[in-house]
Amino acid sequence: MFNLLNMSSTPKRPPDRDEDLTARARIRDAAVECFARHGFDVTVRAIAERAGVSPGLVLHHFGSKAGLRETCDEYVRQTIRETKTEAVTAHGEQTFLQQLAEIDEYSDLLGYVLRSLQAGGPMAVALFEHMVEDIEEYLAKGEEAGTIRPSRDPKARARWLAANGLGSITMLFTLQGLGPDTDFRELLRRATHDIMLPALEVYTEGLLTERTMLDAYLLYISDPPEEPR
Amino acid sequence: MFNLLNMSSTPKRPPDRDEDLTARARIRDAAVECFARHGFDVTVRAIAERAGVSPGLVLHHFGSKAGLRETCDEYVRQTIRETKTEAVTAHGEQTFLQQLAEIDEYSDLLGYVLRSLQAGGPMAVALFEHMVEDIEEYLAKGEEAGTIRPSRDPKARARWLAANGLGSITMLFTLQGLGPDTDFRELLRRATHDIMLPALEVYTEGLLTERTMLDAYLLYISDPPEEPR
DNA sequence: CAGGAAGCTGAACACGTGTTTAACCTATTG
DNA sequence: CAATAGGTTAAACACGTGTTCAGCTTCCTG
Repeated sequence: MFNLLNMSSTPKRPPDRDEDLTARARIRDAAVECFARHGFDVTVRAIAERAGVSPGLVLHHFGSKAGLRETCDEYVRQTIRETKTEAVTAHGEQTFLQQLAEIDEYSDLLGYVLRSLQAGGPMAVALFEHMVEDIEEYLAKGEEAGTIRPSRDPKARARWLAANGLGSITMLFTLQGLGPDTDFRELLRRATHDIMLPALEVYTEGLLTERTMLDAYLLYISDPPEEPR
Repeated sequence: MFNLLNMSSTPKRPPDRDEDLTARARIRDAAVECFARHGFDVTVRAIAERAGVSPGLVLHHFGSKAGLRETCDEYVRQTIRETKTEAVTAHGEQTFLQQLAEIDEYSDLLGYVLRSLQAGGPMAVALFEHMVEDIEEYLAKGEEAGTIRPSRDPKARARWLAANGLGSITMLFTLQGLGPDTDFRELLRRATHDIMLPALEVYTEGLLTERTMLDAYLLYISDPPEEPR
């Protein structure tokens, strides 16, 4: 949410896609694309057609549609992991979405991730928890460095920030009608742009001028109100 | 997000539900319940069974499943509107979810709303835009009263806060596995509880200690950085 | 070269879905 | 009372879906 500002980040080239992949890989890629573009209710036949194979072959390779979905999940997760670890270490949270968006070939992955976050399931949970950890670590370092204010409950704050970042993006994405020709990268760019100013404002200047609400709540949960250092 | 603190609000009794409603109304209610509990992919047959009628009657009254869905949308929207206008005026944003949650008979409506926000569509857009307006008005009043900090772009800030509030709740709700026996009210309570402290913290104390990021961004969008009043 | 395994296909199958239809019941009305 | 309209049902229909299956091709291997 913060260093979305590093517009000058260095996008990593994806591994050269061999144009004649094994059929299994071609089906997998077609599935990711179709899932991203049409949602998870897309037909097995549609995926097969996109991959240029027969519907039977899809099930032959992946057992079932659910199996194909699992494979896609694993593939996307793996790709994200690689992209993250290969990138420069200095990135905050949610940046993995940005990174996906910045690499043209990964635009389908971005769509897949957004749809996963919208639909829920194990992958959404994994992505969320991962992001919570990232933010927590990031904030802890910032706290040490003195750039981040300390919190009475750093874990809760990290979860809240993760839910805000992922949730607001997903919400804006959901509110937009999502068709087969949706440009996920453009959408993400627009969403982050809209969010940038108010987020920075509130995060640096705050929103409330008085401490009454916070103090009242701290009192309510029987935690004596204390001066912020 | 703020005056979630008014634990002592006065829930409005819903209009006495006549136990033998017209079949059309019974189907509508059953549909809302089923949509909330099983999602919008629930079967027409399941709805009919829940209402104690034949599947044919459902279509006879509503034309199609889509028509039934529209009727439910309209009904829920209407109920929310009434609940809001009937309630005390002093409520901030997102509270309409809270209000639904506090009235036992409306727990299905709460689930319906959450599922709508998750799935998107016209109703989600309407709810979101409505909430943006509420927040904007609420913040404007606060700004006048001196309790809310002014913003360089109040509209953008309202949208961001709405996306955060609705998005984070929806996200937490999505991450939870949502089964037929999900207790939406309990879920909402838990989510708001988890969110309360960090939200109040950040909203009153801020998150960043330095202005560098904000100033850099303001400079980036060629808006001369200025001192906050 | 022979043979078998793997890749691959197209058609068929089984099933769940929304929807339609013809008939039945009920009650209001002329 | 008869008739007509609307509520209501059960069964059937049409269709899209995931999946299966028998057979075809291809290519590696002994």
